[in-house]
Amino acid sequence: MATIEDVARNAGVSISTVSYALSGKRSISETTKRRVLDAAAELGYAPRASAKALAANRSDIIAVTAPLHPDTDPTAHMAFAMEVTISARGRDFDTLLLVQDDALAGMKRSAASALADGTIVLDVAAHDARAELARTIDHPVVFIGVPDDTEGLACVDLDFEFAIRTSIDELVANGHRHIALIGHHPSTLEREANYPLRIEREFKRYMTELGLTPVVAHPTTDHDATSAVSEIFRQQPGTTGIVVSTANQVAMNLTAALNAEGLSVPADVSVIAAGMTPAMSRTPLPFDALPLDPALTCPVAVDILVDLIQGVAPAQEVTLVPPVYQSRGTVAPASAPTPA
Amino acid sequence: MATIEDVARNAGVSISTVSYALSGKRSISETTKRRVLDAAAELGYAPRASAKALAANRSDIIAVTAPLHPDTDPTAHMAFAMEVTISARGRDFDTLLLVQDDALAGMKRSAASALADGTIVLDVAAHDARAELARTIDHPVVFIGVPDDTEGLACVDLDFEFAIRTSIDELVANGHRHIALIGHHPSTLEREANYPLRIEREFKRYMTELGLTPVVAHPTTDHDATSAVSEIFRQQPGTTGIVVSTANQVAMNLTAALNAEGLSVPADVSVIAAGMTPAMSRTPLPFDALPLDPALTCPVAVDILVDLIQGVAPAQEVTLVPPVYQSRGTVAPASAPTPA
DNA sequence: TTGAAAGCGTTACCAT
DNA sequence: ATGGTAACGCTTTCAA
Repeated sequence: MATIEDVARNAGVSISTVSYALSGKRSISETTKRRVLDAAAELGYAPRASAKALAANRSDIIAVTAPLHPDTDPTAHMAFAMEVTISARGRDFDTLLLVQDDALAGMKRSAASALADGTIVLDVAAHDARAELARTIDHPVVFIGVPDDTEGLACVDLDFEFAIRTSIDELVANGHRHIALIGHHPSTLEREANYPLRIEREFKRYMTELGLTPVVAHPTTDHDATSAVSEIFRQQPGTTGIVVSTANQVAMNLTAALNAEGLSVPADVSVIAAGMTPAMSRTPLPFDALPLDPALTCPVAVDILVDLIQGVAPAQEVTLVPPVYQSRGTVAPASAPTPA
Repeated sequence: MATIEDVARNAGVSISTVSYALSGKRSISETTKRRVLDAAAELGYAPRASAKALAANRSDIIAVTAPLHPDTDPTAHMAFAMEVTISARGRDFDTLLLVQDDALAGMKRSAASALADGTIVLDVAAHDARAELARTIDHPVVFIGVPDDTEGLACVDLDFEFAIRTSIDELVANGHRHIALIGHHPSTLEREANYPLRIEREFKRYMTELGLTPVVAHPTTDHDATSAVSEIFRQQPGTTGIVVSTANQVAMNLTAALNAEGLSVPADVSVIAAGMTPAMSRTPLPFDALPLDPALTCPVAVDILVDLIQGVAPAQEVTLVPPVYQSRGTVAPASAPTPA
């Protein structure tokens, strides 16, 4: 392997000239620059990462921690890991993957040994041990997801409130006034970060603000929408609009559950999915959606992390990214004006 | 950050003693060892990864390249990346993720800069640029999947031939003699590594060896089993056993396609999935299966790579890992003895 | 059983 | 605009 010394000798210049010619950190005359670049190319020179990291005190690596416990959908988290990796490369960083039980220990380890310059935290839980850790170590960390206590943390998440409001607005604009929300299965609320709560809260608040009745139903299992659908129509028989923000499995059979009630989408009921994570697979949710797209949040998180690494403090603790409306034809005008 | 010098001073020993006490690479008296360990613990000392890597000429990082082009299922490849990461940690290596177009360039880069000590290649294509690259660089590489030309390469894959034979054996043991294979969509054969070919070849060979007629059908789309099913019964009306090894989407609606023909599983037809990759999601294929489980191949690949990194004599070119039979009740005895 | 010191290959400071 | 060189923090050889 060629070293910088080989390049220097070959180009007839000093080592520091080579370093500067390649990094561009100080001006070098065109002629010597050419000589250096040619010599480097000829020798197939690439700076040794470890030497560079030691001298510069920077590894140009960011760590990504994803616990991947049994009850979360690994495909979703890996989609984020992928997207972080792609964004990181755009900023000239490589990505170290820390999974499973190594998510916490690995974060400690990679920070303590300066293996990584910073860490992106995925699959954030309400009370996340990595939040505590992030506060105690001198190491930039950005959370994708918002834990209960964000004190001193940098977090990026979808603007779920915006997603909810936009969903309602869209339904209202189409003449719907009897609108219901299918939320998460109750057990999700305990472990997961606080977004399910934020969603329900905003749904109730905004519906009320609009003078509409907020109907909320929760599925009784984590894979079936039937119970939530009947609950909705028990509470509000004339429902014509549904905002769904729940487990993917539940949403996937929502259309079937509605059909079973003799209702079709969108002729009888309009449906919008808000703040749901599209699986990585090529079968996205079959609804109009304001999805939590990793391609939206990850670049933002990486940008903030890189700023942090470079000593730039983030503007705020929590950065919310607005979702983009995706139309798939499941919203139609309300057929008849429904009395309030 | 505490350095080795701090620990040495604190323990009242030399730097080299600290290094050896922590690495165990030479015998240290119990008492000094204790002093060193205590001092290290007290200072929260962790060796700086870059310094260690520079001095030892080893980063303890392995790279994982997964191209993730549009026509492959990313969930599957990310499942492998995860499993590689877990296996690597078991051998005290961290994992660098290289995705998308960076899969080839990144492999070059991480090898040239000694960022990683070795590379695991995922999603191997028949003619894979990374195979050429692996031969030209002085850097250990292990492929998970088998490209056309394995000359000088180390590859790990499922023993698809074994999977096929075992599937047939299982069906035959249950009295089935009219057995068909649903293979991959023709277009898959071009891009993908050679396993679809190996599967069909072995199916034909082994069926013939057993004196049975090998019936093979290919789906005409990459998401529907209907065409393959009708093709099978056109060729062999009395088919009672199906070995399926095709795109997951196709397999997922195989039961429905059979039902549409008035056939139920396993009453009328027994089904075994051979060499298919279960998605990471919690909805596995609903068939008896001999799956390509990442948890089977990845540890083997990592072991080989680590051996290669440590200079152990290179392994055989292709290592085949036998799948494990998973019963899900889709194989039943043939109801009536079917004449050959 | 332990210590001293020579690298490892960069970066970046101090000169010129 | 360029060069010399200390420093980064470790591993490992050579000595004792």
